[in-house]
Amino acid sequence: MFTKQELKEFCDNARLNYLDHISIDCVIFGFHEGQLKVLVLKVKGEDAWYLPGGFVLKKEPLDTAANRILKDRTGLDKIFLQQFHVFGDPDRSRPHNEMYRDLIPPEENWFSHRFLTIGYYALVDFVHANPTPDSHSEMCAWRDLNDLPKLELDHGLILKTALDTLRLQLNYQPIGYNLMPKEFTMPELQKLYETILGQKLDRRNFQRRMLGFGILNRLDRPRKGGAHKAPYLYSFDLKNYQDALKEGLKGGW
Amino acid sequence: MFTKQELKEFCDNARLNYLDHISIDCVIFGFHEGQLKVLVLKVKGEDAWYLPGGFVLKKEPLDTAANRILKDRTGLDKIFLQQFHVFGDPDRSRPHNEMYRDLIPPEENWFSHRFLTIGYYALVDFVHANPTPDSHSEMCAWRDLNDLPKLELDHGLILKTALDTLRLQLNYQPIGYNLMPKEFTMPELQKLYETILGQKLDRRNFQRRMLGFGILNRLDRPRKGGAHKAPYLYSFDLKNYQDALKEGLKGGW
DNA sequence: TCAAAAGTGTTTTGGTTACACCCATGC
DNA sequence: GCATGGGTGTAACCAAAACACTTTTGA
Repeated sequence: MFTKQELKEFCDNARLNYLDHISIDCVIFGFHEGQLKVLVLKVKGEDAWYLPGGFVLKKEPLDTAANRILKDRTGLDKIFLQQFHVFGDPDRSRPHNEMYRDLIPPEENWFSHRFLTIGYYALVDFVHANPTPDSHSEMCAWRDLNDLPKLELDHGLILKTALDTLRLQLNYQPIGYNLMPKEFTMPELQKLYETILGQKLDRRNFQRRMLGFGILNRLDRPRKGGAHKAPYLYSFDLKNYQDALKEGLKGGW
Repeated sequence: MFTKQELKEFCDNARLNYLDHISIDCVIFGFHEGQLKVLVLKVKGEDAWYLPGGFVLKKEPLDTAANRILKDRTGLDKIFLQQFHVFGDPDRSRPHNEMYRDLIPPEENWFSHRFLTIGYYALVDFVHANPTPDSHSEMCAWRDLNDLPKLELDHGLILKTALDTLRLQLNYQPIGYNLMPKEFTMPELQKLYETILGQKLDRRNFQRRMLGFGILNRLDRPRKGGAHKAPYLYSFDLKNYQDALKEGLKGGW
């Protein structure tokens, strides 16, 4: 993965610029052709897959670091991105801790210690994202949630936790703005919800409920071209959407 | 706060045993006499108040560290304790970073760097907790949520975030087991909910709802001694309570 | 005997679920 | 013209909200 020389340079550079022992890993969700996708990276020359991740600059806020990582991997900016959990099992990074054991002494090796990683998840526009590998990856690609490669370290757990969080989120926050194109039809939006939840929803009730939130604008044009009756196009009412993000959509008690 | 000698020893010891740049802060909630309480510490000889906190041993899981801190400050163990957010603003620990600037050189000073802190919150039994100060505090005490001293650093924000999380939690998880005594009356439990939520609830609807969860056992004895009609005593049905913790109490969609 | 607290049941209502019919389009 | 997908309305149902009366107890 690294030659000795490359590793030395990387470690020296990292020690200088980044917070020790801390990483950020991002679960980046996209939606395309009725499927929920996750962005994953493949290491050069190995059959090893990871979530996009990175480190935190010494004077950088955590959210800024996560945004930087997201932007580096997708070209996208200013989108829904949220911290959801810290993963800190003492053994979680053991494979990495030992990876370069024989190449350079541990006190010079940036990877020789236990790492904590802060999990972020993001919802992004599949079409406008431009998956870009990082320096030690040969590939950055969307993978279907049902067709994921085995992920290294605890990245499988991180992904699962992100998905659970997203499903919970559905109950009290609007989602979709960053996952859907500017204009979309109600059945398309429904498909997104069904995919995230992994279950079918009633067409009519879904529509009523969504419209009830008041976060959608109906455009008075149908989607042309498809077979069958042309569905209306909608867009999000950004102002109300933002309000709903803050206020929550419903709220027990 | 520290003499030079004490500080040196502390730093050497800390560097040896703990993860750098990481702390844990705990928002420990208790409930007593109809008031929600939070455990806070007062620094020796200063009017400076903090949340209970500590560091993570090099090979210690995060949850274990949080439990250890909780046990050190309260004597309590195995209670509800949950990570809820990481606070990582680059300036959040600045006052501490600079505190000993002139006492020992920064490379020896454990506090000279930016710290990330992982926020945990706990719900504990007020009566059985035994507040115990740590080595640089002169006092560890319950303070009423409405009568809090100003907290140092971002501990005010940490507390507020914990409280928001707790209020959200009420909607989909049972709480109370760790906050209430073994036996309690329905009005007492209701008072807990009202206090956390900061609003009055209807007596009858509250009772119906609580009983509907199936997590309470009515003991066929009333609470004696008080004026007026004697209320029934209840206890939690621990098995069902645990199930409800896992399953959730209700759940949109 | 009366005020204050606690137990219980009923009505109302609003939201969710379930379901049926009509409309538009391409083949 | 018919199969398919999309739009809309309504009845049934359930859970939450609102609300009133009775019981117990100490002062």
